[in-house]
Amino acid sequence: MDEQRAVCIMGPTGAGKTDLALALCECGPFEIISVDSGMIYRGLTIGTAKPSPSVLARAPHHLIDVVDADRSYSAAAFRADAQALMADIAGRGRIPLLVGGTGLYFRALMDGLDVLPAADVTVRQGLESELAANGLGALYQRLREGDPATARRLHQNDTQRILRALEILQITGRPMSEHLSDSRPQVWRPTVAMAVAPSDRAVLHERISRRYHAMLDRGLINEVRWIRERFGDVKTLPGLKLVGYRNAAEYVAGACDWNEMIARGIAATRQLARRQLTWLRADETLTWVDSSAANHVEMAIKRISSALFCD
RNA sequence: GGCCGGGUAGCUCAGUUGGUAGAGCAGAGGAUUGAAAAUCCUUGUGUCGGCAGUUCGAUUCUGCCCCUGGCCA
Repeated sequence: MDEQRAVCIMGPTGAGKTDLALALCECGPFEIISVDSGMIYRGLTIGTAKPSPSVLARAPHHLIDVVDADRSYSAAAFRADAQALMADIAGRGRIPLLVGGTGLYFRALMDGLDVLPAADVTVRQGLESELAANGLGALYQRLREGDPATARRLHQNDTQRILRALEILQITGRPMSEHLSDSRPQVWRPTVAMAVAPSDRAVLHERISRRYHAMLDRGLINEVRWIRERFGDVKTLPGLKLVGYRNAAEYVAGACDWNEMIARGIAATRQLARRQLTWLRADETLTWVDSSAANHVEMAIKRISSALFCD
């Protein structure tokens, strides 16, 4: 069915996904759905390497600039939004092209999510203050008592997941592990799932470094200042956690000097790219494209169109 | 040119009262269920600047040389 036609292009930051996606849009009725946890946010533009207005005008883009930078988004929200968009796009006789580097979002879409409660600000604040008062050890101990299976699965230092598991326990009164065992996520596969990255890591590192300097030239620091003015203490913002902004915010606050900021910013981006590649390697069904090869765009387009139109 | 420091992992440095060495950062690999660009786990052999001497044994002590920082000329 037409409705099920879709293409995914995944890759680490700096791999060249955007170029490939735009070239593909010249060849067929595609609409791009961004799979990027940073580009979701309004106001985070330079640091997320968001496409320029002229690029956005060349092809339909979705899920860019959909929530304010002081609100939080989620994998579940992405899944729901992306599914609705895919149905809509397919309904208009066009083909969804999912492009991005957020592994969790791709997984949420393809492997599905169990039925779990959404995050709850009040519950989370309670857990946060308990964390500050008693330390993580106490919270982990509580998880061992209330949800031993999940406690065994999680590392005792993994603050974020321990808090989430306790949150689920508190909201529903049942352990996360039980919720997982009594729901079965719905699996979905796109027509083509492609991974794009340079085969040579040094090439990726070089691109990351160039991109970071380009962000500085385009006014990353001013963007951080603007975000601070608009939202106050950036520490509480989801956006502050983003790689390009963290180090820049430290610099703006006077916590490090210019060169340190650059070194840390680039290193943090390389680490991000490495983690993104880990998601991709874990999926054995992906078709890999080496974006350091000169003709990789044509090759990729050929493969995608033959899978899409010649079946 | 003289005096005093330094030269140890990709970087910044610690250390061995003589038995061939270890932290942080970087790098690499992995996990990933409503914050994910987050959160977390694993991972350290390097002519210890070079050459010679003393010694059973030198990265450690001695001498010379090379490089480098500071001060004095």
